[in-house]
Amino acid sequence: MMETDFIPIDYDYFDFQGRNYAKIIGRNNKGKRICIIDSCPVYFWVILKDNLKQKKIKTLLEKIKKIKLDIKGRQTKVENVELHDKNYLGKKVKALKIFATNYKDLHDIADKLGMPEIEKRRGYDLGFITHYIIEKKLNPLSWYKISGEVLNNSEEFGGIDMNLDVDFCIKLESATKILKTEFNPKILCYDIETDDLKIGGGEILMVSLVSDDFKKVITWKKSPHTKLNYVEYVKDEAELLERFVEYVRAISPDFLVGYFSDGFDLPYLKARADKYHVKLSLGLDNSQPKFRRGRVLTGKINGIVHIDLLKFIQTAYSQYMQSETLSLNEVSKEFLNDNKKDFAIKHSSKLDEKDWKEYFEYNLHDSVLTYNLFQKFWPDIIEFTRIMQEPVFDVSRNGMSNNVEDYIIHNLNRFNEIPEKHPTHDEIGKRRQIKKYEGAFVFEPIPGLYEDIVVFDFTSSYGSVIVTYNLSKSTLLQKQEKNSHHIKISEKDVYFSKIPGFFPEMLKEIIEKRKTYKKELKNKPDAIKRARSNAFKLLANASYGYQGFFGARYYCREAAAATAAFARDAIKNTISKINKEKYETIYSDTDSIAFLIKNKSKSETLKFLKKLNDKLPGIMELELEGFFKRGLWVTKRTGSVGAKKKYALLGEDKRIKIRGFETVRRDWCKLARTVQNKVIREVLFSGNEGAALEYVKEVIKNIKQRKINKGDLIIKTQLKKPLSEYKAISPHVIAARKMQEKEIPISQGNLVEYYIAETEGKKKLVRDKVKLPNEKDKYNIQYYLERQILPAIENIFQIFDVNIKEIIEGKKQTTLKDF
DNA sequence: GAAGTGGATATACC
DNA sequence: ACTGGTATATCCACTTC
Repeated sequence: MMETDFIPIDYDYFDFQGRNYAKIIGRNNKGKRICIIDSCPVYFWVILKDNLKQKKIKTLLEKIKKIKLDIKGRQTKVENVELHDKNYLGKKVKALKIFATNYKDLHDIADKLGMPEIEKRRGYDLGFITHYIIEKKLNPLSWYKISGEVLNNSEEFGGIDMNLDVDFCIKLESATKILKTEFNPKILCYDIETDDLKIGGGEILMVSLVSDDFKKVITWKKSPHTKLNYVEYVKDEAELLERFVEYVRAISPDFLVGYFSDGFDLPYLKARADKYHVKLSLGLDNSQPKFRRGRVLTGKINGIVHIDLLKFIQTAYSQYMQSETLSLNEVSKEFLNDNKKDFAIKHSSKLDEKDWKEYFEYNLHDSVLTYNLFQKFWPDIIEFTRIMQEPVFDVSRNGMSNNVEDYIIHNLNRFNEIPEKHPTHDEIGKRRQIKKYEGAFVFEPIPGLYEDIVVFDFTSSYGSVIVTYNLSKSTLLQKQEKNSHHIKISEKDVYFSKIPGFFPEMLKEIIEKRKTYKKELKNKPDAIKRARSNAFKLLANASYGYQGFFGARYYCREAAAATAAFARDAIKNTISKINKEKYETIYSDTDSIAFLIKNKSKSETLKFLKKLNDKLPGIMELELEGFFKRGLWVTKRTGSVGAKKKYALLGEDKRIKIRGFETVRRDWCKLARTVQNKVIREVLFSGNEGAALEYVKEVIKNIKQRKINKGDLIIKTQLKKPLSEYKAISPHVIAARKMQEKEIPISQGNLVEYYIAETEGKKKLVRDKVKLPNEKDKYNIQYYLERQILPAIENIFQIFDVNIKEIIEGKKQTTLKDF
């Protein structure tokens, strides 16, 4: 017997004598690596039809108990059946808990249960690991005091411990959660460099490895005069792969971390290893990485958690980021104030001695950046994992719909709720065909420059609507009941029960937790509290989208549509109250309202806010976003009506908030963006257009005199699909084609860069003037004046009756005909 | 072949 | 396919005369 602390990190399972066993790799408090083997009862649920007689249930129960199956060479049987009172989608039901030998057989057993007494079969599609975590409450990345029998080269479980590179293998007897939270995992970051970006398409020139006090670049590209202490030379590419495996095994990290490594580094290493018949035995059981095809690849290593940091950052942080791409370079700049080493990658055949040295440094630094980013995001990764209660391998890759669903699945037991099944492929197809429902309300602003503006917004708007009106799949009523919530969705009446459903209840907890942690964070900030607060915020925000998401177990279009409808009512109602109070609403989008304070004072306005709040139903709450000195709204390019989702505000702290304008759009050239930004700032600070106009005239002059750097004229557009799938051949498609011709790697998801050149001849289309940044040509003066600068600033000056078009044309040296 | 319009596409807001 | 709908803007593709 052995007792120790234990933190579960990586989850796997295996079958032994027909039963499932969880195989969980983790550490103890002394840093020893431990594998625990454990089993749990395996079962699913059968929901019985209403009003079945006790005797009939008994007969059915006995009948089911006798079921035996021999499938796929595996003998399995129903081991026990129990009758329970459960909840299922808002209904109290009688349900049979059907225990079986093997989790993988649950589906087949369920298929045998087509009896007329049975209404539904549920809970066989969670996956064994999820089922195990729910059953045994052995949550990922939480500390436990465990005890069990040490397996030492034991024949038990077919000698599973013999080939496992761990300090102890324990057959678990008991596990109790303990208070300890701190965990500093051993991490190893890696990055490869190749000549060809196609997976396995070229040689791996080098691989860098970075851990605590460990920095290494392994290469087989000899460069005898370069003496860098971290560079290790090996004979050839095959030996590089072997050495890589040796280092990973020697360092034996908890996490092997890369950046875009699911889609590049790991599959590349595997492909090259296959080519040379080198075993990439990275797993603690000596297994090779396994890849799963999804929308993108994922690479799994047994016992060591492979993390692709890019994926985690995408779900947990991209919505707050300033970076225009999620490239390692930009993300490092934003979060680490560091960047990739400056090195223009060339084909290895064209590298000289100095280049190689820089290449090694570059390669090493990529792993250093990944290492530092991991440290930065570790609090978020651990909090996400603890909250969703799924293995960190999955949580670090999941999108927010998955996170919402994981949270729900792992909290159902508190509501005595039987899990809903995952929609079938057909069902998903049907859901996707249903047309959109009406969403948020957006107020059409009257263009102008306004002074003294107040902004109110609803806290967790959609979340608080869902909770307040109890909107979910399980609370949706088939027909009107007295004392229910009612709303119209495209002329159809929909009703929701007032008896709290588990989904709104869970969401209520999420919103409350978010509030608590936000407060705690404010009192005494630290990374863990920030991460926790953020995780609950994201969960709350994604819950609305989840109910409208076609892939959701708890999909409910009516609930999603009702959420938007109730929110529309709430905001419109508030707007009219604001206007009735002699304020003047100038803008509103979804959950926020901007209005003029007029002759009222701030304290009066805050009192008014309190009054509004007193009247709001349920947990709905309006809060002050801020007081603003000035605000700018412009017209749309076509017509004279005010543009929605486009405005700029000057705060009392002199901070400027710009939304929707070209300034914040990455598909406009830098020149247009900076010029517009400067114009907006000048106008907001001064309250008039004078200085901005002088500045613009200067810029126009500079453009005409060709004084603008080409770098400021580059337009960047993302290639959102494979090049061959484009129906409309727009400028960025032409640019991408040009890149392909020049064998510059370009693929879906990449940003394409180009500029518009003069180009001789009568060509009319913009795409005919596209040039790549390194193609020498004169920039097209007319294009940049009329298609970049003019659209960016025209509407702003229009507010002051200044016609920029005339200013551009008035001093123009070329005529319209030339364009 | 010019003018007008709708569709395709990218990106932002909340 | 991997949370939802609302909105702006550009440029191409196509129709029409």
